[in-house]
Amino acid sequence: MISTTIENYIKAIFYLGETATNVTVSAVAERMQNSPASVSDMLRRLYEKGLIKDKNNITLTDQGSFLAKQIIRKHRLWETFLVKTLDFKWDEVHSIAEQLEHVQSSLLTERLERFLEYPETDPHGDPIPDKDGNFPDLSIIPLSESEPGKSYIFRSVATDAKDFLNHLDNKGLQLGQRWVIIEKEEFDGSVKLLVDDKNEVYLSEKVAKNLNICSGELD
Amino acid sequence: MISTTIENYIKAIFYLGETATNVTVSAVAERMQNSPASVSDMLRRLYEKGLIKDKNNITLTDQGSFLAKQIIRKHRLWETFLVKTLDFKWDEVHSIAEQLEHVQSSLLTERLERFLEYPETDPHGDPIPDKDGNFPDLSIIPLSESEPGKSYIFRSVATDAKDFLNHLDNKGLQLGQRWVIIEKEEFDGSVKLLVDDKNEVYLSEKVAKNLNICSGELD
DNA sequence: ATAAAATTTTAGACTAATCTAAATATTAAA
DNA sequence: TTTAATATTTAGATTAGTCTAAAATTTTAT
Repeated sequence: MISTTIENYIKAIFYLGETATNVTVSAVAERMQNSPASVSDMLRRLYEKGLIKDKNNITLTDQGSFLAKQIIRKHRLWETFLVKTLDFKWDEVHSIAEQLEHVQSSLLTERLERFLEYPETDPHGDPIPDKDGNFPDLSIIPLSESEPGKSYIFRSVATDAKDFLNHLDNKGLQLGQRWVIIEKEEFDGSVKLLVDDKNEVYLSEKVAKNLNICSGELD
Repeated sequence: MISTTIENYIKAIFYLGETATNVTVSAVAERMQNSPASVSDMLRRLYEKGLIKDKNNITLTDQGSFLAKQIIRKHRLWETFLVKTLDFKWDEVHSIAEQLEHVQSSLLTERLERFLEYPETDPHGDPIPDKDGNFPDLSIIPLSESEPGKSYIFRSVATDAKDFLNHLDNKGLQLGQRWVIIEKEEFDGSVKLLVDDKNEVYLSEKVAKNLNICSGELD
């Protein structure tokens, strides 16, 4: 009934809705790599299917939002499987999970979740919604809002872009590490960290804004 | 480049080619649950893509055959995963594997195969081709060609039909069992077995033709 | 060997998803 | 507040995959 194409639109609208106050046709077009004309046309169909509330204010209905969360749930569970079970690296899994997220079988999703022992986050540290669409509360903040002298755990990244993840790998940064903030530069927002009590790492504000942390020591 | 639809046609032609001497438009239509008109049209496209040799004699090219074996390989590896790792029953996995078989990533397939420890057969006992498309040699025969008094191992089923598998479950028949042929009835081809030295089971010729065995004791 | 039956192909139409180009509407600036 | 720039929608086409109905071909049987 609902095509892979529609699922991808719903996912894009959900993600855009998380950050932007109002989602626009051109933002969806940009994200989907489609023309605005195609998006405009598709929004009509999404509206007819009861997946968005309104044509002018692009907001998901409860049904649309639930669907989005199911797709995100599947994506993040498959990413976890690929990294934990099949030994993929965290920057290799995105495009495979984009395919696996469309496989339809709620039993499969539940069995996979059980096999992975009900993970709260995926390999990027992003929270995995449960089967009712509820996200676990991780209370994370961007590194750019950290306080000097305090200790944090590196929890997630705000973007999946391959070269960004690669940059982190090169700096030796990995999820779950303990980071102590050595200093923050006021005028350019750059941050200096002590990673796992060993290495000092210097990060620009641009990078710091895309790294999410939560306060506290390691588990 | 090659759609899921085309992959399904290629798979259907491969399977039909295994049993029938010449594959017909109507046989493909029957198997795909499409009209003969659609099939005829599609065959033109398959020919243009170099996947079948000829329009009149429906035979896969080397490229088409390799593609078919890759899809079958993925299908059978995923079925094995679903049963062995996620505890599905062997009659529940077919429709999920039909989706998973279209996921494109040779690295994924190889990692999955490694995780499953290079299985030779899927949960139905069907051989899994390696990454070059070579099937392992299992030297199996249909039960209908067995000899009275001899001992065999139940290796595979010739069809995935849900009600057929269910019928087998009801009779207590499972892959890997040791079957001793008690007697074969000449006039109707029916067979009486001793299963695992415990139960006597009576099977019609229709069923016996769809059960594959290989000679020998259990491993 | 010809008629009847079955099979296959062609013709024309439909849907989903896309495009470009043009028209329309909205937002921002002078 | 009227113009200019930007954003969105509509119109008309295209492609892949499907359909039904009709035409053409091939096979089978008398």
